[in-house]
Amino acid sequence: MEYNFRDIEQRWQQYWRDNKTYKVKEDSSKPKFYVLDMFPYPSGAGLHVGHPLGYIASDIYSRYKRLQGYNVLHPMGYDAYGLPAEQYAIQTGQHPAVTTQKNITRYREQLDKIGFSYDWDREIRTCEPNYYKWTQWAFIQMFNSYYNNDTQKAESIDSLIARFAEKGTEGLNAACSEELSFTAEQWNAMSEKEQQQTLLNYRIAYLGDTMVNWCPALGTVLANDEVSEGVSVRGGHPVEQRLMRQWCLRVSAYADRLLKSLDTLNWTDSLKETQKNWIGRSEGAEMQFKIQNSDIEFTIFTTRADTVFGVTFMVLAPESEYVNQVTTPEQKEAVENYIQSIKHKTERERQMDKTVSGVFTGAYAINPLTNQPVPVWVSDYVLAGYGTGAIMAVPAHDSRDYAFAKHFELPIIPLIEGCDVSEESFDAKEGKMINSCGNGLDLNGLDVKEAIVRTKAFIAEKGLGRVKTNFRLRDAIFSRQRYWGEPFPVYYKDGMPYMLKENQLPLELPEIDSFLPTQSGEPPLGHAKNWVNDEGFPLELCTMPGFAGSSAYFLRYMDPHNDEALVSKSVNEYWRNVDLYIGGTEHATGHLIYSRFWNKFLYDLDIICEDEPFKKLVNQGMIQGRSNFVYRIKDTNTFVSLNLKDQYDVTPIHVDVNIVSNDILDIDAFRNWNPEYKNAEFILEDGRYVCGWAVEKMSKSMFNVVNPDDIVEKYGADTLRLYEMFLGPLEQSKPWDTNGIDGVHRFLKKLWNLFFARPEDAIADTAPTKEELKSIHKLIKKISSDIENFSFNTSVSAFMICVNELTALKSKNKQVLSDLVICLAPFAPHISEELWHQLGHKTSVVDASFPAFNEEYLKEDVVNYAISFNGKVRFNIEFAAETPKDEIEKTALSHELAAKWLEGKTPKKVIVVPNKLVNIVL
RNA sequence: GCCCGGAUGGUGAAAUGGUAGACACGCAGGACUUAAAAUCCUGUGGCCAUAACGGCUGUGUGGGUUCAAGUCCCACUCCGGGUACCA
Repeated sequence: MEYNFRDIEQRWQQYWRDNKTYKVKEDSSKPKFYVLDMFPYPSGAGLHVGHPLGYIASDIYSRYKRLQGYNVLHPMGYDAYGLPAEQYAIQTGQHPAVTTQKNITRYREQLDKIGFSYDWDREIRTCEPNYYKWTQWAFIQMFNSYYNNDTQKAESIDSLIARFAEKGTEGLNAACSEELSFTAEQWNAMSEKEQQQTLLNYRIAYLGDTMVNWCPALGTVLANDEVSEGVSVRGGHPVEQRLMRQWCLRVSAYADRLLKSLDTLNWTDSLKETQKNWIGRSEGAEMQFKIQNSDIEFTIFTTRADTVFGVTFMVLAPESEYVNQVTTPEQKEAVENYIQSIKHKTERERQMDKTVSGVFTGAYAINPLTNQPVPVWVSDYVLAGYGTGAIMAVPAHDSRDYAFAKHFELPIIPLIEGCDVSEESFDAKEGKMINSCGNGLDLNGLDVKEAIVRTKAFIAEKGLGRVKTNFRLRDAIFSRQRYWGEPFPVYYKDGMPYMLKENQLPLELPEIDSFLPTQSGEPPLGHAKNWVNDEGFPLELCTMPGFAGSSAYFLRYMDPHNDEALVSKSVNEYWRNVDLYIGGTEHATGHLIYSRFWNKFLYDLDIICEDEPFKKLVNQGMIQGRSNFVYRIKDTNTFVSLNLKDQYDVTPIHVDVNIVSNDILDIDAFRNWNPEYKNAEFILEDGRYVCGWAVEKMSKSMFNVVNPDDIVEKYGADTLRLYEMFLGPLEQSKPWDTNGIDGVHRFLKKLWNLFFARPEDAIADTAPTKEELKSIHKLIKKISSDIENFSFNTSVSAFMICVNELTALKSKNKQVLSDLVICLAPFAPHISEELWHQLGHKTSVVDASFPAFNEEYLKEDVVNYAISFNGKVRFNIEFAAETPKDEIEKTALSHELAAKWLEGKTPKKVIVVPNKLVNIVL
């Protein structure tokens, strides 16, 4: 009997569909387990072999958990809104909804072939009204909430309004865009519009002025990615920094909680570190500096309050509102020229650029501790978005300030005893303070850390500033000047935003006839007819960004068809949150911050019962492409094999990896691949054409995209699944290379032969032998620990070893083979299901129980010890298990081979590591 | 620039501080076959040596800790990801 994977896989996939094998319902009699994949954006290129890597891993885990008796939720859906579909629409006129639907259909076909255990009845698509209704709904909740710093949670904006009416801002401790101060009388005297404007300062979803990359020619805002050296990547049009009123989410209000609860998560340390750095908590102080001969005062933030005596200049970000206020008439032109010169640079380009640049404003600020004037400069190394957009510069103890001071020949005053600042700054927070006395504060002789504490206390006491904790984390800009995204449930009255009523949701995305911005530079929705609410007020023209739909999708899978709520309370209390989340590290700071924020917000409103969405998170590595090359001799149609190419003047040309096998070119396929090569000639080596190769990004243009369908077609889904795991550790990035796939496929054939070779021996339902038990229990132990450690590559090796051993033992034992099949079922479900039934079992292997491991079967009678001299292994000795240490030492030293290495010396030391080795130190 | 990873044979890789290269691919030789495919067996890090035993060396580079380092520490090189509007 042959291993016919096509027949087996189709048959069992049909069986699973017919029997709804993977359908899940809430079941309080079983413990729950929620395994989630980061859902894909359905791109036009289709699924490539990189996508299933994480999906296979999570599928193995889900199936394993089910074998252990858990009720496993394992859903899949599509992140269906996005820029590529819109770009494609602009180019081809095809509606994004049409191409998206087409791509989803293709993705689904591809996913189905791999044999995943998804409950497809729970599928979601972010672009469907019944899904994005809840994205819009959540946005309305955010608009109607503010963040109370005293209770550390989001609360109703109505309670804030009531508070304002009663006592104004007195005693208010709320997250806000700027600190405001007004009385109840002032509040009550405000017009509706003024009140609404004031409330935006507190709402969690608010309209704010933010800096964006504006491209006037394209009439749109661009991502940093889409801008290079001041011009748009697409079209090469100039791009400038521009202030724009956009929807924002007050993510920064949650900064402290996002940071603190990282400790409760089972994520890798590096990922937590990345999030910590992204949130960027720093404790410091805000201080006011007065401008000399003026009423103007500006605020700076510093973490080094101890260095105020070393301030020799101040620096403002080019976008700082203080720039215009403080610049003197004489310097106005220079400052404007400078700002103009850096206006085209993106934030990232600015940070990467090491060259020092800046301009003097003509103004001087008074150092509040020395009363000395220091010049105020403008430079792009200070970012408007962080802190207050203004800094006090202490060149002696900050490397960026130091570079600036050296460049512009500004003074450098050392403040720490013994530090040498002639070549570089002394940034470390250690040492004894010097040169630091004045205005009633004396830091001299104090340790840096003490000095920081002392200074903070001093400035707070004297009213020079206040102690402040700053975060690098910024509020999320939530508007996109695009079409293919969720419409905002917002209309404008008298220039102020108002929310639609919940019963008016979903606000569906309207049809438009052009996906480009309007003539007047409005977003594409400006083309929509009757884009007004039922009272005739205009609706918002922007749409929501990609992360809107992906921030709470894990909740919707719990209760995907609920029309009354995002998720019902009881269902949410059963599934709670995601136990295992698998996806790429590229989401470390975007998606994983936004969805944690979104989740915490919903938790504050008591809509869900867990404040963190993803308990455990595993990052799968990226699968890169492995490109193949042929070498054409210049100006000919002759191609020379890899190892002969150096004898000619050749041009390497990318060749489709699908017509290359183990780096050997299929010459006929190559001739048919492109008419240009129809009459190609070849210079072969050993009768074959060997291709060159390189690791590159997997993309159409490199001809290195491998579709999982092709692998399934050729080897079957089980081989694909095993091979993707066999490639290497899940978390590691690696190039896709089919060179090893035959080995995995051969393994499945060997397994098959274990059952069907030697037909004269029937499957025996008898007691297994000692050797059989040892082999299978070694496997059971290895597989369970591997799955729990996400070490799936070593599992595949373990299966190979076990099957090799059982083949050598000629085992046909029913009990042993049944255990083997259950272990393999999470990895290769189709062949396992087939063999399971061949063993005479009547129900699906999916519903079996994972075999229990018994240590007894693994006990060894003899142990092989390595005998080493000065750490180098010289020979081996076998000892009976449990041989005492001193006897091992004695035997090793008196062994006939030992004399050669002892050279007559007496060992200084002998180390015996039980069950491992002996090291004799000479 | 900044933050987070990674580097081990011809290739993918394995290795709680304890015999580096398990398991595979590829390659070489052999068996079966009219032949090929498939399958099976043997060998396979490098260098030296050999009739045979064997010896030296080796985990990106340079240092260090340790009886013992691929693994821990310090400094570097190269590669990948992120860097807030790609998803």
